Amino acid sequence: MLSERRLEVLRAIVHDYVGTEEPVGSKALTERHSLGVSPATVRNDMAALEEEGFIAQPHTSAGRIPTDKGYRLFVDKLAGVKPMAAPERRAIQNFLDGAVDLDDVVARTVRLLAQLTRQVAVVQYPSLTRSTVRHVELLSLAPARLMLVLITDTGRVEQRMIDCPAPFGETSLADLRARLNSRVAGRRFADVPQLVQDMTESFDAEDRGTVATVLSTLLETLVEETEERLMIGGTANLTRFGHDFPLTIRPVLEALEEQVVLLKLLGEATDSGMTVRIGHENAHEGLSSTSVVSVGYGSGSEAVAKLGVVGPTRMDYPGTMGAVRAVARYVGQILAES
Amino acid sequence: MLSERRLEVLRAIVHDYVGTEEPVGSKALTERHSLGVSPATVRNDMAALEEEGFIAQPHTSAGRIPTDKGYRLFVDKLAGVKPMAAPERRAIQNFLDGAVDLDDVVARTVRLLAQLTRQVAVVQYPSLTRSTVRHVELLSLAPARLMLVLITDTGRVEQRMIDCPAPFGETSLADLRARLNSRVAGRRFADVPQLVQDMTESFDAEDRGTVATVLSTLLETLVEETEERLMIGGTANLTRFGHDFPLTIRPVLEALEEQVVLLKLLGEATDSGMTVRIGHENAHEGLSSTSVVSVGYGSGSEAVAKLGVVGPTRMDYPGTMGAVRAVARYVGQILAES
DNA sequence: GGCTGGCACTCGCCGGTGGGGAGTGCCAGG
DNA sequence: CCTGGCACTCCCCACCGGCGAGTGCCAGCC
Repeated sequence: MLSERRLEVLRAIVHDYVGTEEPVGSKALTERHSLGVSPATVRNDMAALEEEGFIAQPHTSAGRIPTDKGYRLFVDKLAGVKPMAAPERRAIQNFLDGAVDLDDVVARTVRLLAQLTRQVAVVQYPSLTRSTVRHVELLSLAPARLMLVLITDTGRVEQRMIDCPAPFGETSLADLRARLNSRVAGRRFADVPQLVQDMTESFDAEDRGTVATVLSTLLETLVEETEERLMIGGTANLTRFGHDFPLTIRPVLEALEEQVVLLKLLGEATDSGMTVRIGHENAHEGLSSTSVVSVGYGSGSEAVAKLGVVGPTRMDYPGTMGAVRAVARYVGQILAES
Repeated sequence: MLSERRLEVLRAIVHDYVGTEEPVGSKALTERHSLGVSPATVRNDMAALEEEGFIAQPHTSAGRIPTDKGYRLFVDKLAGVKPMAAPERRAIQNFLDGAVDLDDVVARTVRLLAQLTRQVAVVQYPSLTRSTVRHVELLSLAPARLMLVLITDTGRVEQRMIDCPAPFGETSLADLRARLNSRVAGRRFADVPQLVQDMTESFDAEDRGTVATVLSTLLETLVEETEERLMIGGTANLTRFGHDFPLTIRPVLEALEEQVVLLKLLGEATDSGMTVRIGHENAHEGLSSTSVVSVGYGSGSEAVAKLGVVGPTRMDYPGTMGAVRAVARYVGQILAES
């Protein structure tokens, strides 16, 4: 087991390395932190920490840098979440309050997170399956062509074009629209499949084909792949790191462009509470030298989606976690209001 | 005036430099292109081209690279637009045909353009002001709270929350909805302000406040800033260039994050036909070593928005222009269908 | 037993140096 | 006006050696 002081040494190493981006040596450590022991003692502690795999040396006769395992210990045991200062909290609220619709909320959130953390921000749109149906609209564009519009309580709006197998009259349309809404409005999206299951039967034979098409289109919107959307921002912050980063930045940018990868990444995080994935803990190879801090957000107690940041493993964890948590909280509030 | 051969030399320099990313010398030029003259002659031509500002040397005793002015001449006089090959055109169409809604069309277009050109792609959403109103929907969320949903012929859907000054009954709502639609449906967005100008008056006194609020919200959606949206992608392609690029890539990423900058950039381009802005021709400083190739697209003959790519000035202009034009054409078709 | 100062050693970083090569400008001749 | 020849310029790169930060180990001390 690691002694109290050795943990303190690890904390100091993480702190200094995050600040300077340079391997930290025993002498510098004792100068910057009052550990109450000499460099020689710290050297022994460092040797022990290295033995256990918490820190490593880039080369012999260089200082130490934390390993993924070291950061993990730091995050789990040594670091708290640094709460945001009051003026910053006010700034967040003011900025988000100006949003005009959901796209705007998400866009502003991304900008905000990126700016606060100086890292890459990722914000998922509220999941349809975890939202409630506010309204279903059906519009006739042409005799045999409809547009389906879904509106959720979280402000999301989805639209689909529908080609009907047969012309569909205006009265039938109004009828279908009314019946659909009376069944699903105010209900959870996840429940929609059961709620509309037997709807087709109650229509005239000539309209059944169209009704069935509409219903299947409705259900298709819930398919995983199209259901989840997200927005990212702050990629310029990637350039703040590593002088060597042509090699570093590229796979990260590539991973960020793959929405599928990001969705999986966020999906892996626990549903409630904050999740921190460090370096190789991320399944995706391009992200093996980055950490992902994510948390769910929602209008009520339940999370409707997630947001987070992607940054170098060498990041300010307490500060980042504080910012992510604070932003998630305010976004939740904004959504509840709208 | 530049002789025919000197133009040919410039073309060869651009061609080789784009391919190799290295300054090109007289000897290498004569070896790779059959100019029919000796290196010494080419040297004279190069000196003349340099005198006129079309090419430059990074250092004395190095090869030449084209200047912005050189690329300009190349694009205007020496290069055509390279049409896409048939299989590629089919691939474009197939890929775009799978889109399920406007967001999807735009997202797919961005991916496609980025992949085809191996550069950063920018796609603007169809402008509201240049679209036609398909439908206006008003939903009651609470006694004094409405949701306004606008649907355009280009598939764009905008929503706004409205807090009414007074409760608004269901019959009044249906009335307003019907009257609004009969006035604006099928009309151009740009004309909406006049079309609804005097609508308030025809309502009962108690409802006028709410009607006015609804109308002003409707008009606000047409304000420039929120009216235009865009999506970018392919930023990972930036890493393909310049070994020196921590300095190069950063301002570009920063510029790309500023939607305002990009919108202005696209806005400056001519409305019809393809626009190429080379290096310093771009007003924004961060983009002074990039070129922007953009073109309008639309469902009919008129452009409803623009799309394009951002890449290093040292890019394959004919190929890029071909890809941009082809994609714009197909996107227009897709929009016309929906 | 744990902490400390001392010491020899390692190794990356940095600035200086020198040869090689690609490219140039100029000139005289065809 | 084109061409071959020639002297010159500089960038690139590989090599080298000193410096310094940092380490591991050891003997001594509390």
